[in-house]
Formats: sequence, structure tokens, C-alpha cells
Amino acid sequence: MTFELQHTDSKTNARAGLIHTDHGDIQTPIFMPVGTQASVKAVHLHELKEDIKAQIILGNTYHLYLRPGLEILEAAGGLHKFNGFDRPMLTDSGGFQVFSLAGIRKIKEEGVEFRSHIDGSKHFFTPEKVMDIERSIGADIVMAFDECPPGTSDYEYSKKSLALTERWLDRCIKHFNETEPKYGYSQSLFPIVQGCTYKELRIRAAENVASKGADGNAIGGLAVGEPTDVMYEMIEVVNGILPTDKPRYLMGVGTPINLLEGIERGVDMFDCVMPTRNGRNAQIFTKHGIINLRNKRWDFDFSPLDPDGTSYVDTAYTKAYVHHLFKAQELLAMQIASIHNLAFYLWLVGEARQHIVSGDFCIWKAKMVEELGRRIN
RNA sequence: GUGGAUGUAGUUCAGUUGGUUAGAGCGUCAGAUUGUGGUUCUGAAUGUCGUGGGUUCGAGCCCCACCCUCCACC
Repeated sequence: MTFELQHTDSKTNARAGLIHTDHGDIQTPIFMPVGTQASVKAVHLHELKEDIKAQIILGNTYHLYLRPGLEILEAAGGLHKFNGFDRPMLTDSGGFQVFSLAGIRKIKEEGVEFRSHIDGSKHFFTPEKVMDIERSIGADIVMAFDECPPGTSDYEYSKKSLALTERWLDRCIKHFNETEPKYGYSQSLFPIVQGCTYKELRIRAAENVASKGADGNAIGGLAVGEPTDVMYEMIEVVNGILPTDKPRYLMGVGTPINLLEGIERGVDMFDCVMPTRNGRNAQIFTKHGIINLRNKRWDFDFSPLDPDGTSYVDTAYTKAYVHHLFKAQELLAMQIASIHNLAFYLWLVGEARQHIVSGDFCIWKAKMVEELGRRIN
């Protein structure tokens, strides 16, 4: 995997670039739909590729390891073959899940012992084991195994946690370098900057990560309970240190406004469950603000779902109809909202890219931010 | 027609020997959701306690009449 930096905005740190992988190119800044267990929930492959225009999607090590399991994924020939998505993919290491999802867990120097959320069975993840699993899944980009502490963690815990994440990173890199891809195409390992909301920890973490010379670097442990302006400050601090000639991935973020603020601060890649999860919950994002389709006010509104939208669902269906589908708990409602939201997110980062290239990102972004956060009701 | 049961929020039902402002689940109406359990959480609104009368300081609760619904029998 290589990164080609094409444009940098003159007034901000926003960048436009191109990531080359063996499964094709990715135009940055980019949003990556989340497909945790080998599926972007409620969305077909055809819609994902042709309508949403997803250039890369995520998978999750924790979930895929538990189900369907490595034996099946390897027999299938890797995740691309298994789910049919032949464009680039990225796997999260499962660090976040082990800490946020699994019930009982024990953190040791060696790794983490945890229980499956599916059947309660006991498992042990080490940096080495996670690298092996990510080799078996076969994503183009794989994430290091880290600890993601809550945003409210105190300094002492954050410092201890960061030190462990750094020791685990060295073990990830070592083991990754000692192993080979299984399916004939190359994989890149991204390290993750932690450090909670403490500037000096973030600086130390970013310097350590930068020194590894990875193909790309990630910022983790944000949008986990800390105030938004603190998140933005941490992004600025970290991006001031991470190399400019490698892509930067802000993990798990976020709202449409978060994306634009991140892009302005030099972030190239995002992923978030928000467009799909909130979509399944009747919330859709538009360039004029947020709509809750469950709200009664839409029951007689026969205007298109989103007249400004770029996907076919935006004009094929009316607000009143999708409102009805949500009230009736029809599966189609979740499909429509998920397709709309993902298409909107991809449209948003695509627009950002164009404005970075044409040189008026700053003006465009300011105007967008004003509208995006509004609530239409 | 006879006997029995029942009637409390949109719905299913609680409601103590009669005691302050009649409650719950679901639904409804809103809000939250940031490296995904179609999850979960938070808040709000809603009552002629079938109707009319009586007893009582005080009735959803006790008494009388009527009405509705259901069941059994003729």
C-alpha cells in the first residue's frame, strides 16, 4: 500500500490524496462504511458499490474471529472472497470490542482474556494472535492491537494504558513482519495513537507511532466520552507530529461535522457506525440538517426523502412512506435509511475532496457546518 | 330468558381492611446513540375508574338500579 499526497489546502491542513492498494485505489479524504461481521448492515453489495460508491469498508477482527471463525474465512480464501467485496478492506484489531463489548475481561502484559458476547466462551488475545487473525482475514489494511480506555480516564491510568499499547505495538510490528500475507496480495499495518485527553501523552504517543515508519497511522481513543472541542484539540496535536506523507485515520468518528473538522485538521480516513446505526433508528443526515423519520410531522409529507440526495432511494421514496415503514418496523426502512446515510457520507467526503483540490475548502466547509448540525423538525 | 363473570390510560392489566395528587408493561410523542448486539438508554403526554344514585368526614374499592362485553344453560 502506498499513499500519494495530491493537494494540501493553503489555509488549513486539509489534504487530498490517493491510496493505492492491491484491490484498487482510494481517494482521500474518505469515509469507510463499517461492515463488522462481513456485512455492512442492511446494505447489498450492489448498492454498496454502485450507489453508495464505497471505496473501502471495514471488518472487525473480534467479531469475525468469533463468527464465522478463521477456519471458514481461510477456506473461503479470505474476507474479500467470502463477502464478495473486491475493493479494499480494513480490519479493526478488536481492541475496542474487547474493552467495550465483552463482559468479563482481564488485562495482562501478555494480552487480554475475555469472554465471547455470543456464548460466553473464554478467549485470549495477544498482539501476536491478533496479527495472525488479521492475516487470516486478509484485509488490505490491518490495525494494531491496542487498549482503548474511556475518555474519562485519569492521567495515571491513561499513562499506564498508553505504555501497554506501545509495548503491544512493538510486538504487533515484529510479528507482522515475521509473517506473510496468505492470499497473494499485500497488507499494511497501521499503528494507533492513544493517550486519552492528555496533550503530553498524545505527543509522546504520536512521536512513538511516527518513529515506526508505517504505511499509515491512526488516531484512536477519541469520541469516547470527552467533549468535542477536546477531541479536535487532540487531533491537532497528533497531526502536528504524524508524518504528512502517510495517510491518517481517525478511528470511529463521527458526525458529518466531525468529519469536516477532522478533514480541516489533516485527517484522511474515517469510519463510524453512525450512518448505519442511526439510520436503522430512523435518523437520516442531509446537507440541510438531521431528520428523524419517526417524527409524526412526516406522516403526510409526500416530498422526496432527500431532494438533494445522490442515491436512488432519495427520489424513489417519499418521507411519508419511509416514516410509515419505520412505524411499521419494516426491514425496508432500515435499508433505505442506511443506503441514504452512507451515500450522503461518501458524497460529503467527495465534496470536501473537490473543494480541497479547487482551493475553496475553507469557505465551503464553514457554510456546510452551519447547516449540517441543524435539526429539521 | 336464567345463572355466572367482567368493565380502571390507545391496549393488556395492577390497585392492600375505604384514606393525600389512581399506577405498571406495551404503544404514542420526543431526545440520545461516534474503531456496530436491528441493541440500549433518557424524558414526556394520556383517565368522566361503564352510567346514574346512595352510604361515609372521605368511594376505583361498600350498597342499589341500569348499560356494555364475554361464558354456560334453556
